[in-house]
Amino acid sequence: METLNAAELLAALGHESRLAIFRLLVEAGPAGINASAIGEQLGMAPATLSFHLAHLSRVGLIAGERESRFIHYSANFATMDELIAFLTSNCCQGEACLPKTTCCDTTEKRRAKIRKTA
Amino acid sequence: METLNAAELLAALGHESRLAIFRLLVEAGPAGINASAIGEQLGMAPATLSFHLAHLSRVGLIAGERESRFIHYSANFATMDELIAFLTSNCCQGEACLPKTTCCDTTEKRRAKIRKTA
DNA sequence: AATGGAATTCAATAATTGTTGAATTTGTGG
DNA sequence: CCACAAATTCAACAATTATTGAATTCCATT
Repeated sequence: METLNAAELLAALGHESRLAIFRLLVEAGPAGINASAIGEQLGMAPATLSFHLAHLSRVGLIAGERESRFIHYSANFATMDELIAFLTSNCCQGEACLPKTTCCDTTEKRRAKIRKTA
Repeated sequence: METLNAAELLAALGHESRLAIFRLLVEAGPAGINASAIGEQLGMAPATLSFHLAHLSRVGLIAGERESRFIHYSANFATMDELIAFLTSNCCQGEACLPKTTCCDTTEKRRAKIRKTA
């Protein structure tokens, strides 16, 4: 992932309403929930909600699928995974990191392990 | 960490220049590097750089320490750790997560392990 | 104390982003 | 086909954020 792309994802999550929406969807899991349910839980006006959902969709953090009159939104876990991999890459090499910080076992690193095993 | 606080951190990182600064400091490690060196590497005007450094400092993602005429900036790994813990919390419970996504072993989770052991 | 370099602060402006009422699209059931 | 409900789009406005030249502060050296 490049810096520009990562910045877009972070900026999308860097707004209280959008982060709340995203966290709701992360906890809801792949099944997702529909837009009006999100609006009710977070007390957001429909137009405002649509604006933020569109933003999160555009950058690929969530996806919406029509189901009759409703649209179910769900989090894109793979994208978040890549984002965390980007943030933590090279953060633990040598003595650089504080002992408190442990590296994440992200997709990227798991693939490296698999390559070693194979 | 609360949603509001996390959103502040994410918004701070959600700008191409600030993310580039932060990544530079993450890779530089606790020793840090001084402001003018950052400016040179990223080709940023001094005033613009100061603006972004102040922003990152204000939210606690980096810290600056004066050393003679220079100010050495370094990343705050603990803050980033907490941020990742927030983003990934409850992301892997039950069948909710896609198999591709592995949870991070952040400070919070490590403490939980230690509590179990003790 | 005077010079010069590192870094910040200030101030004015430019650009982007967020909010929301109203209108519109899309789909369901009467 | 009509009425209604879910969701989006539009348009106008409000609010925030970013950029940068100029002035300022802080410190070391002479």
